[in-house]
Amino acid sequence: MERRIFQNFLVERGLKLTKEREAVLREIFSIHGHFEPEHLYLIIKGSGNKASRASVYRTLNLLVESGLVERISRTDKGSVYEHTYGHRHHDHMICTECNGVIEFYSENLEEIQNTICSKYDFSGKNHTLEIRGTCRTCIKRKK
Amino acid sequence: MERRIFQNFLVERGLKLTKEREAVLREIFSIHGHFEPEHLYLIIKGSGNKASRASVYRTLNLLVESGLVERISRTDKGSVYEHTYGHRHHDHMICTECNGVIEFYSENLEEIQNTICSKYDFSGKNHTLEIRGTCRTCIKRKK
DNA sequence: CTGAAATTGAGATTAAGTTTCAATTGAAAA
DNA sequence: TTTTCAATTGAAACTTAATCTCAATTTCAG
Ligand SMILES: [Mn+2]
Ligand SMILES: [Mn+2]
Ligand SMILES: [Zn+2]
Ligand SMILES: [Zn+2]
Repeated sequence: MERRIFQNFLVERGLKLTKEREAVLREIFSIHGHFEPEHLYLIIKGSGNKASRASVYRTLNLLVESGLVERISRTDKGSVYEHTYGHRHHDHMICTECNGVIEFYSENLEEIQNTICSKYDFSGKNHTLEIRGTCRTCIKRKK
Repeated sequence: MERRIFQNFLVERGLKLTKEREAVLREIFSIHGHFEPEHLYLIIKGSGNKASRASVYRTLNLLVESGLVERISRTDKGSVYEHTYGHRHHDHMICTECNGVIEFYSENLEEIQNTICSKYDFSGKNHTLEIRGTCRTCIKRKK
């Protein structure tokens, strides 16, 4: 299904669904969870397929534009992505002790954001909420 | 006041409040709104004071650690900062058409976040909420 | 087929941010 | 004041994620 969507997206822009782009798409949707571009590149290299680092980055940008994938954070060590198609939207809590990530969703939160957008006549397309702090496990460990 | 706070922060870590660090601190708190490191460096260079690019970056990191300043976003073209001391916490809506920024605050939003943190036994220290979309002006212009 | 347009990959390039290190400064102690 | 030593500075080198270049290759509509 994501293949179909990407296909349509590409055709609309006069682009082609090449072997390399397919390989990137397939690997991304076989990964459970978050990933970094370099990691993705190595996985693809390890599998039977192929796609250069340049193609991986280029395809990643296209996938973000198509809405199938999101860049959920940028650190000094690079970006982190996840595929969004097939997943319910969610936000992240990040433990600054262990770098663990907790995903969460709150209908309430989403509604309030809509209210805020209306208030400012702002047409919100998407958002990122990142809560940084200490996770349960790390709190216990430090005690 | 922010000078005093920074001073204390530095002393606690066995660091010194030098002329360069003072210059950076002063300029940051004289800027109304968001700024980028390079811009800050040029302003300082332009004023009577001095501080190398390296010192600007180093001081910026210290200020973030001290809690007086926050890095509110990282784009492919670098980071954006703002001083938080003396300002009420707020979040941002960013127009992807004109790159304009709308600041907003919602008590409701903050409360819900606290609730979510409790639910996961997560000790939240700070957060960043960025809503991307199209602002009022750009919506009109496009019609 | 054919040909125009898109794509690829290896390597060069970019640029924000960090690190290096010799020279300088700050300030506590003598 | 003078001593002393850790902290600081700046210029330039370095790091590295991400983008760009461009000749060679692939795609696909006609
Ligand atoms: Mn996630
Ligand atoms: Mn702001
Ligand atoms: Zn943790
Ligand atoms: Zn706008």
